[in-house]
Amino acid sequence: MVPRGRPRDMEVDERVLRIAAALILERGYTGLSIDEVAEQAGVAKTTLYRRWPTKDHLAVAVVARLQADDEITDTGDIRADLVNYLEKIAAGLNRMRAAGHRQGPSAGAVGELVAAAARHEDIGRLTREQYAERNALALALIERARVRGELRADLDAEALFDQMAGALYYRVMITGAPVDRAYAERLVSSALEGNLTCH
Amino acid sequence: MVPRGRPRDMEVDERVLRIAAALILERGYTGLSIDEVAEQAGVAKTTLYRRWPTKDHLAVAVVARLQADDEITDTGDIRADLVNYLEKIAAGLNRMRAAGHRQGPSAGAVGELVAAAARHEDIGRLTREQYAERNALALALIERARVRGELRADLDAEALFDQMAGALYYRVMITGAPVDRAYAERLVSSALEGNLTCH
DNA sequence: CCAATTACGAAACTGTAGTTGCGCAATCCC
DNA sequence: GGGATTGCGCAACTACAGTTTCGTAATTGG
Repeated sequence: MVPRGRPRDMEVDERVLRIAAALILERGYTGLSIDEVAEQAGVAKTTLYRRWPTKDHLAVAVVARLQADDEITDTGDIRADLVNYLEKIAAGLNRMRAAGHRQGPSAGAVGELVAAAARHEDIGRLTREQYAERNALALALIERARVRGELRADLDAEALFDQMAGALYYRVMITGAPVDRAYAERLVSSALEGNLTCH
Repeated sequence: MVPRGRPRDMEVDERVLRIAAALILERGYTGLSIDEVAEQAGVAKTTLYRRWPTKDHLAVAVVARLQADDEITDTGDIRADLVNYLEKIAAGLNRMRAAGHRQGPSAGAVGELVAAAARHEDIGRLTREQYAERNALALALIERARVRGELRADLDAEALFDQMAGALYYRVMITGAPVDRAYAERLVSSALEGNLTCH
């Protein structure tokens, strides 16, 4: 399936994303102007809209680059593996949090991403798929720990991971509290050890 | 301190919020037009902007009405109290999720709220304060259960509540999975009972 | 009654997202 | 080479958020 017609200038994609990233980091989502990106990149607006149908799509493409690669490790110590994984997620969140706002603790680009997913069905579907993939990796990690007897046989893996990942997002987007390795350790401890009194 | 000058027409606030709510529920945030709200409400745009400085502020005011009152109960059974509280939060989230989007599972108005908090420092401060209040209530509930011996003496109350509330928001905003009473029960079970194998 | 103060409506204005039409350029298939 | 297809630049256009100006209305305090 060879593409027909004039091929796209791939250098444009790279240049535009770089310029848009600089603008978002400097002025936030609201300060990102399509006209200005086009001008600085030396291309027409139509060229931008051929690649990203809305400003949201462009912003999502930019912000997606800030997210961590989320490589998961399985050392056989579920506690350490979970802390490491959560820390990676937290690092991506902190990078996104820095973008989209100049001052103060805020959701920054994370919030814009969620809003974009809510506004555009295709972005929503895409992000849900990406998170489903990540979820599957984490659930598999938990399942392996369960099988080898490190975790309870009757655990609820989905609830367990939702709790830990959710707490990170909740703090970044809602309460504005910091997320770092120390907090990841607190989360894993609380989730694994439980909170009922010992009998 | 008697207010000077011509008093505001309070009926305008009510009428505008009602009309804006109808538009948001019908067409979503993007489909909400200040011009149209002003026209339908029979007021000038300047009258709207005197009350809500941006479209985001108006939308937040509308959506805030959808949130639950979050009354907390303390029956002495921490498990039941937490499930009830999480269910109330989930109900508010589901109401907000329905708004802001016509079809498909999506964050809806929740995402717009987070984005608005990220874009406007005053909205962000306000929502963080509201959530801090709610957090304080939940932490007090947990603390009372700890003191009466229902929960571990060395628990991390902040992590515990972040986990449960965060999981709800994570599902609504990120994965699009449903949140209901059954899920609230799974969350509380997982968080309270822990996930390590019993020794 | 009068001055200060605040609310309201109307209209024009700016900036930006997104669209459309057109002419030209680059590529593939025959 | 020639036609079909796709990318690109240019310019004009629409729609909407948000602002500004100005004239008028309603209220308080003196």
